[in-house]
Amino acid sequence: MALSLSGDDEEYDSESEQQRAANRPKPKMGTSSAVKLPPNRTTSGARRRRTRCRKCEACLRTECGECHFCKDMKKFGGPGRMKQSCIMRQCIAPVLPHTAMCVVCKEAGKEDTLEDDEDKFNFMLMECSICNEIVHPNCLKINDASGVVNDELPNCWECPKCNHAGKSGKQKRGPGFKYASNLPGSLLREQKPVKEEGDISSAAKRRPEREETPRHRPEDSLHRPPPLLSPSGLPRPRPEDKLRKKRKLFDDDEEEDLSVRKKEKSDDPYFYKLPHQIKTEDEDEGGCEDEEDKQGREPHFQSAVERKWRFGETEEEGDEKDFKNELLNSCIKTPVGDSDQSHCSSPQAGPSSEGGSETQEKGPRPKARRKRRFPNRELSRELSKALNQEILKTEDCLANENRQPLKVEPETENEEPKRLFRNGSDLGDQRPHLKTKEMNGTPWELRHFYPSQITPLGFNRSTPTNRPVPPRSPPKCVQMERHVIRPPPISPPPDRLLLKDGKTHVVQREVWMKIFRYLSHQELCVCMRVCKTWNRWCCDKRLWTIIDLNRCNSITPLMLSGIIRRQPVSLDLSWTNISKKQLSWLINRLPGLRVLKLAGCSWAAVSALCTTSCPLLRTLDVQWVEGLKDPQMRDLLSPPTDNRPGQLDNRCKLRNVDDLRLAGLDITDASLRLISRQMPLLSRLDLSYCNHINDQSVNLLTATGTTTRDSLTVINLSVCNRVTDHSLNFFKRCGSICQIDLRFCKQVTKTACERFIAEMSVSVPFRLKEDKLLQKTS
DNA sequence: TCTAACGTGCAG
DNA sequence: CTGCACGTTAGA
Repeated sequence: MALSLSGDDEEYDSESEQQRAANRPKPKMGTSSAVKLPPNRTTSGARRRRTRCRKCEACLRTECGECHFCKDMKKFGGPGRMKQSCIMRQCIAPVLPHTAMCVVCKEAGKEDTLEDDEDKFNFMLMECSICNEIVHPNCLKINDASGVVNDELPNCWECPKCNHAGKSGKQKRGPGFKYASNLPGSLLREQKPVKEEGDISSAAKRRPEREETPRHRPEDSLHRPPPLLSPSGLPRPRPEDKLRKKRKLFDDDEEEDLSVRKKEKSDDPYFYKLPHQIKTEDEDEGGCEDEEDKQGREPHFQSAVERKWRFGETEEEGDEKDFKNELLNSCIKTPVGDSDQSHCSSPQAGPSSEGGSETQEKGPRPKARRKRRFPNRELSRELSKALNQEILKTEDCLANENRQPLKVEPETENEEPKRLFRNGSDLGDQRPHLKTKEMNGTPWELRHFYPSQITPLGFNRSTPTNRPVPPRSPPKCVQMERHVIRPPPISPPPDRLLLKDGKTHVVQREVWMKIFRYLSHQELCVCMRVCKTWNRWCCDKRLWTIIDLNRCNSITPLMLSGIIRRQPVSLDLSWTNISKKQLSWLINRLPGLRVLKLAGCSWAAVSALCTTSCPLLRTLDVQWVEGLKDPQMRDLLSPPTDNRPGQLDNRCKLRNVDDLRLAGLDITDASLRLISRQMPLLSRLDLSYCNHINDQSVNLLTATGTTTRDSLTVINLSVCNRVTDHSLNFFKRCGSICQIDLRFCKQVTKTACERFIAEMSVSVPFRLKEDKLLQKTS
């Protein structure tokens, strides 16, 4: 109906052509006009460029000076051609410019002047991601249609007109939503719209945008990797294959308790645009779960591991499946929505969008109203069904974390028994390259029995008692899922819970926080479902300083977002199938990360460290990384290769690492030489199971002039069979050495250790803590 | 007027 | 599909 996009585009194009002709005689790239704004851009159809919110964490950051875009900037010595903001500074909630105004009344957003959330919504400017019109919802005349609010982007929706007309947005996340989509390695890259079958006739089968990406087309299944196999060899269901839904990624986060939100007097702009009456995209009913349950699909996996936290994105669910209510009923009273309702488990008012919600009904003009929006209801039913199955399993999984099943899952679904490494066939299925391959001379079959079972080796290593077989990477469609980070609320979390009667709870947030500290991560996830306020409180990064996804078989985009939201200081992704893109995306968004564990990942993934910057990283665990050898170490440790003038920072990207874990790698002196040069702060070094390490290596590390000589305090050379007694002599040169682990070094004798102790006793008293494990006594 | 950088098209 | 280039916009 309304505005023809294509028409506008053509106009813009022609105009820009003219401009280019005038302004740029040599269209080097043939770049057509980058911005397509007609002169009368306040009228409908005009695309409004968005601008920084200036409030989000990213906006408040300073330029890293190290990313791709910083390096391009003139101020960092680059040519300045790319004109992009620093990766670390890419706004997560780009806003409409100040000059934006309503096409109808020509006025700016007026939400600031209003108290009531609903009023706020009605008087805030909303930009349609389809027709680009910016209006006050209140100014719209259409009452019989609903707008679909895009809660991933401030002031963005699919306006009632477009929505009513069944249009689908050409932009998935609405205008202005960049989110580093042009970053190398970004997970957020915009998908080009599918070749427009865009006419209305296709509306029947039209799914919301995100499932329209080509990878979701049926034929894609032909090209997809085979489904993950359960140990029984049966393909496990891949809900993500079926559930390509336009997800509202953080529906939980923001909308879990809309009614509470409504009562909360909040200055959170995201509150305003999510009033109960807004129709949200119900597809997300599955959106989160389908990701989430992937992580939960292998409850048995965890049993093999002492897991601090099963990354149960339960808070991301934002639904009110009956079973979840069961789960929560003990502590809150939650009206139960229909089974595929997607939002709000509100302890007080229940799904605000549900028919019974008083808040919903009171709006005389719910311009934007929750409404089921399944273009294909048949399909959606199927999806819901499948989804529920998966969700049930997720719950089960979450429960299993504490070994306390919440619910018995009568699924006949293939179970996911522990993938014991010794099961060669499984291994073969999962990682053919490991089946026959040996690394570092140690057969994998032996390696995974390594450390703690054979020996109490190593410091702090994640020990694969059974080398878990990291599952195959999720299908590309999962990894590349457009997945955005919901803009974190700009306002600080509320200090107190709002009660039903409008009063506030007596206990302040900080007191709650003290209580939350006693909870496990899983319990926190449960708490996050209680209400909006708890959701925010429980997401406090103080509660999530350590995130452990060790052996989590599938790292999903949702999990990545969850990680970002929590901004952990320590992140363990060991033995996961994280991809390079995911890792790079992640690292770029975790500027405060200090501990990164990638043991057992593939080099393909770990190589993300070569191109990302993690300046605060102190601990890097890359033990048993497949394919990590000398050349790769060189890539990892080398300074950025960009040697253009002005590119001053030629320091190692990992220069601040003081704890480096390289167990089980096929590295030689070449790597050690680099390490001793590039890591001046290196204090703890794990080289156990490195069969190429020998006395000469130790000599290198402790040679005069190297920083490691003085910085090393703990070194692990256990099971390094080429290391001999002679190495002990080299260690005498180390000024700070406190622990030398030579256990299971065949060529190291106890006599030599005792001699070392005797000789050192004059200056530094050592003792044999265990056989060939030397430790400073004081 | 200047700087930052958004959004888009195109080459590879 | 990805990364680059750049016109143009937004804000200071």
